[in-house]
Amino acid sequence: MANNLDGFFSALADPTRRAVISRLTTGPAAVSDLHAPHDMALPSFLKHLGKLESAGLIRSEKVGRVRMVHIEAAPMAEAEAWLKQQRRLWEGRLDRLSALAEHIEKEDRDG
Amino acid sequence: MANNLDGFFSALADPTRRAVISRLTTGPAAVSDLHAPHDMALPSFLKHLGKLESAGLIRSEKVGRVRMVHIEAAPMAEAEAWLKQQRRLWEGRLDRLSALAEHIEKEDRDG
DNA sequence: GATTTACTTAGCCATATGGCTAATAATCTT
DNA sequence: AAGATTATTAGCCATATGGCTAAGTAAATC
Repeated sequence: MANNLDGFFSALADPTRRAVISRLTTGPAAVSDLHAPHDMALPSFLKHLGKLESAGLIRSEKVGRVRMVHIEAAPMAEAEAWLKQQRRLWEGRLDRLSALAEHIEKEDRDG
Repeated sequence: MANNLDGFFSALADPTRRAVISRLTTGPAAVSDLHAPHDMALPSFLKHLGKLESAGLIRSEKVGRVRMVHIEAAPMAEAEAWLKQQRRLWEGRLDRLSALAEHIEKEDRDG
């Protein structure tokens, strides 16, 4: 179970690429459609798609002269899981600290 | 409500920095302690801390000649929320597709 | 079959990133 | 006060990143 968190996070560390992901949550689209809203030359935009694809966040197939792109869910879930776990650990520590604080408070109160 | 997702995600797009975050979920630590497990010169490591701090993921204060570092939760939650929402949208679409599929299936069955 | 459409490839450029060493500063410790 | 610790700053270097133009390929369309 290699973790591709490097690729996942760096792929999402760009507004153009996050916009593409957002767009793709509403359904697959052709490269030119994805490109349209972005004020950027097509080759530049293709690099972004390339990065998303090599991070495993999207996939694409060529249909005639058009390349259709769709989102891939699993990697998003993996990144989300990492964040969730870190937060859980952090909150767990807070809970223990808070329990400790209560314990100390109780000791102070009861002697 | 500016979103610092760029900074957040690119800060997490590095194993050294993710390791620091993981370590900090167990509690605050001095710079030299955080540095110890990493086979890297201290100035290089400091750049990583700097990036985490400017992304808002950690904070630090100097106590004597030691700098104590602790994690900051809110930004992690923000990044996690973004991922969660994208996944929710994506899954929502799948649900609608699946509902449509059922509808069509029903039509086929019932004429 | 010529033209348009939709990418694709090649290559250039500026800046950012992630590493290093060496020198400096500030604070303990002896 | 001297020395050891713990950063910090300055500056160098190689590679990665994100943008561009120009030229090429492959599939529709006229």
